[in-house]
Amino acid sequence: MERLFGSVTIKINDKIFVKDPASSDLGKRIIEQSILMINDIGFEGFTFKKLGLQIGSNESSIYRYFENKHKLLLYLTSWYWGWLEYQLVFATNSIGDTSEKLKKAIEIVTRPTVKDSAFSHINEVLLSNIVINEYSKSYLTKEIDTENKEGYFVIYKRMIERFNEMIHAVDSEYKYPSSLASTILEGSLHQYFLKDHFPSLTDCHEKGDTTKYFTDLVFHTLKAKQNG
Amino acid sequence: MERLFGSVTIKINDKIFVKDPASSDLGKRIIEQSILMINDIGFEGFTFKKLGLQIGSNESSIYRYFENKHKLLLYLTSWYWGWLEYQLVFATNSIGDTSEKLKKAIEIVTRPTVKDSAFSHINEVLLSNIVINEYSKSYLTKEIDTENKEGYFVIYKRMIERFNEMIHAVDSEYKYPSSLASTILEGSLHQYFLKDHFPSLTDCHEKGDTTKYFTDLVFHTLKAKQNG
DNA sequence: CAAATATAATAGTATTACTATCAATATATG
DNA sequence: CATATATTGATAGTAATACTATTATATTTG
Repeated sequence: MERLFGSVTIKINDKIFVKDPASSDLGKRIIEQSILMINDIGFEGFTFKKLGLQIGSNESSIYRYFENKHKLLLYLTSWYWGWLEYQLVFATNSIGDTSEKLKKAIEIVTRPTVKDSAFSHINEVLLSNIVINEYSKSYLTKEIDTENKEGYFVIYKRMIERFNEMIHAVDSEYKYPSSLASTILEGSLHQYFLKDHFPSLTDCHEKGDTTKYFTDLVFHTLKAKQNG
Repeated sequence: MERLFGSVTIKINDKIFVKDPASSDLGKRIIEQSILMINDIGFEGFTFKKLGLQIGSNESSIYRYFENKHKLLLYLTSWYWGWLEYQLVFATNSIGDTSEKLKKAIEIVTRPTVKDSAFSHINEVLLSNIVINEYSKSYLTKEIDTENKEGYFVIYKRMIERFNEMIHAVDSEYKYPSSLASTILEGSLHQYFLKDHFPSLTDCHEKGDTTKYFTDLVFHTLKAKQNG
C-alpha cells in the first residue's frame, strides 16, 4: 500500500504500557517477537519468561514495558485496529457515493491481511491471526468495565462508530446501525476462525468469500437510496 | 415451559468428564456451584480449590469428575447448547411453513434466557451469562483441532447445522447458509455482551431487540418463496 | 568524566494446577 | 451381618506462573 508520507505511527493509549515499546530497540523486539510467539504457542502458553529467553533479554526488563501479558495483548490488538482504521480512512476518504464508500469499508475490514512494509518490526499477517484467535480474550474479563473507562478499547469503538455512520449515510431509517457494524467487525474475525477450525460452520472458504458474504448481508438489509 | 414427560436429560459427550457429574450428589453440587462461582468471579478467577471450599468438599474430589477447569467449562457450555437445542426442536417441530419455522428458531436462540424448573441444580439464566462471557474461551485454544475431533463441540455444531437446513428450506439459492447460521448464534451472544459492557456498539438494549435485529437481518437477506 | 538511565542477573514469594498417597466413610453384595 | 468395593476427604508435594525486589552492569547524555 502506497502512503502519502513515509512515517505514519499508530497512536496507542499510553495507559496500556509502562514504557512505550516504540521508543527503544528492546521495546520493538518485545513487540516483534511477542507477535511471533503468541502466534506460535498461543496466548495461554505465552509468558514473559519465555519471551525474555527468545529475545535474549530478561523477564524483569519486559515488565518495565508492560505490567503483564494482558496489557501486551491490549497493545498488540489496539495497534492492529489502529492500523486497520488507517487503511479504512485512507481508502474510503475520497469516495463520495455513500453505498460505494460502505462497500469499500466492508472490503477493507473483511479481506485477508497482507504484509505492510511500513512497519518493519510488525508482521501484520501474524498479528491479524492473533486478533482472530485472541482478541475476545482481551475484553471477556472481569476487568472489562474499568478498562473500558480507562480507554483501552477506544480505537476499536471508533472503528465501529465509523461503520455506524457509513451505514446511517446509506440508510438513515435503518434501526440497528451499531449492531450491524459490530456484526461486520466481530463476525468477520469469526468467519476466519471457522474457516480454519470448524469449516462446516462457514461458507467462506475461498479468498474474497468473507467480503462477499458481508457485502451481500449488509446491502440486502439496507435500503440504499439513489445517490444517498 | 411445558414438557411432554418429566425427565428429559441433556446428553453430554462422556469424554468431557472423568466421572459423570449427573450420576452423584457431589457431581451435581459441582455443577450447581461452579455455575454460581464462574458467573460471580469469572472463569479466570475460578479454581477447583475455591470450588471445593464453597461446596465443603475437597479439591482432589473435584478432579475425580473433571480433569481440569477447561473440561468443566466444556461440560457447562455443552449442557447449555443441548438445553437450547431441545427448546429449539420442541418449539419448531410442528411448524410447517419454512419462514415461520426459521422465525421461531431465531426467536428461541436470541431471546433472553428464563429459568427452566426441569433441572433443579442448574440455573439457566446464570449459565447463559457464562456462555455469553466465556464460551469463546472454550474454543479459542491451541487444542481446538484435537478437541473438535474428540467431538467436544458436536451439540453446538448440530445447532448450526439445524439453522443451516432451515435457512436452506426458506431460500435454497442463498449461498451462505452456514455462515449466516454462525452469525446468528455467535452474533446473538455478542450483542448481549455489548449491551452490558459496550452499550454504544449495539442497538439491542430492550428485551426483544436482539430477536428483532436478527429476524430483520435474515429475512431481508433471504428471498422467501410463497409457501416455501 | 560524572550522573543519570536502561538493562541484566539473581533471588524470592504467593498462587495455580495439578499428582500421589492414605485414611475415613458410605454402599453394595454374597 | 460381614466383607469387599467404591467414593470421598485430608494432607503433602511438585513444577510452573506471575509477579516484586534488589543489586550489578552497561550505556547515554550533559
